[in-house]
Amino acid sequence: MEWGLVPAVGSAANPYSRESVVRYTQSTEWALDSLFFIAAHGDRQDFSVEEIAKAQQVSPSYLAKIFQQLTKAGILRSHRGAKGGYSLGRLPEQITLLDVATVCEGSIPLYDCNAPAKSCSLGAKCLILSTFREAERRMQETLNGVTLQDLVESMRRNMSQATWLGVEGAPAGRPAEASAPARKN
Amino acid sequence: MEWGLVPAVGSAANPYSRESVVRYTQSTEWALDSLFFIAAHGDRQDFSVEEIAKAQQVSPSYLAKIFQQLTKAGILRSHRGAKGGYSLGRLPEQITLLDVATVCEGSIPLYDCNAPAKSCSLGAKCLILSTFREAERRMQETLNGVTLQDLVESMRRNMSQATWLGVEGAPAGRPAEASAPARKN
DNA sequence: CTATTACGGATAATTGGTGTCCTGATTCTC
DNA sequence: GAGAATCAGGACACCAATTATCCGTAATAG
Ligand code: SF4
Ligand code: SF4
Repeated sequence: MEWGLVPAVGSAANPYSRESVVRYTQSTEWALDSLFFIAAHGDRQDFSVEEIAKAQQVSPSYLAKIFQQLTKAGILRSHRGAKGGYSLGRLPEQITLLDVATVCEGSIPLYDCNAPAKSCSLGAKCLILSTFREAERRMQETLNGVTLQDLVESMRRNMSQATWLGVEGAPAGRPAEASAPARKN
Repeated sequence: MEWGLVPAVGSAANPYSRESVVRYTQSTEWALDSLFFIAAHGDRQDFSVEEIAKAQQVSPSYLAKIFQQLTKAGILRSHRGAKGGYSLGRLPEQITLLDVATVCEGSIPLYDCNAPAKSCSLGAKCLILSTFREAERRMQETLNGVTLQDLVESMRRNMSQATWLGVEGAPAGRPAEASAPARKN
């Protein structure tokens, strides 16, 4: 650690100092917390956007958009109509943080250069580009190593009683409201 | 490689698909190429913003702002007045890609949650947060492993004759325009 | 003194994430 | 079949941050 050799130019007086640019957006955060929420409820199904948005205290209309993206990507599975809603598109242990982040953020080229616009003939041999590509690779590798299942297990280990977004730190077996329908807000 | 389990939701029709959000800004690119440019010229000093902007075909006025930031961070050293300009603030082997990126992008918290606004009591125990923090750490570690000196050496190895931004692939010794003054555009 | 160059504030332009709304399609319940 | 619930998706407004420009000031070489 301690790469902080640089004085961290973040003085409020200067509009040219960025606060945090290389950064995952709110969308990813909402998506992850939502999926975590769903996964933490065991095999309950058909969560409405309304319910999940309320649990996180975020905008339902925007969260709906995110869910549509996740559905198209196969991470969520939608069920239209009355009593419909969203469920996980595959098993929690088959959904990694990188999967979710990729959907919300796009293909994530961490760094890219407008070489064509410049008189630069380095191209593929450029150490700048290859270094950033390697940095991106390691970052993705890390995110790819953690699944929704890991999140749930970690939560169960760390907080047997506390609550998270209305989810009781349920015993390993099955969460509060069991499998089937009969969802009451 | 091949984490691409996700269909990469990037259809142009959908405004909710981001193209590239987690991404270093143009500022970082300009900064790196500028510093590379300076370092590649050996111990020549006092490069004017005008000259470097012209070599990269970018806006001089904006590049000037970036240089000011780099100067405040100690990566560049400025010299006012006629025949003034910018030089490296320390040796090329003491300036890493992370140093530059940090100045241009800020402190870079890759991921953060509005926990206070939510009913989430995981806090420091959250596996989401710790995973992203680890991802960020590895990314920075990679960027911190490459210096301007590495860039120059890599370029010299890879392109003995080709040109980059007007810099001849000079022999190891000393670049085209030698040490001292007498800069003619 | 004069030309040159960096410094830094003010401000405009542009892009992209965020958020809302409305119409339509689907499916459950009665 | 009627009606309610819920997702799908397009259109659009909003806002924040990056990008870009301009101008007056300060410093320095000659
Ligand atoms: S030096 Fe590398 S990053 Fe810069 S323009 Fe050339 S290829 Fe792109
Ligand atoms: S689960 Fe983790 S990321 Fe989500 S609100 Fe709680 S602490 Fe933050």
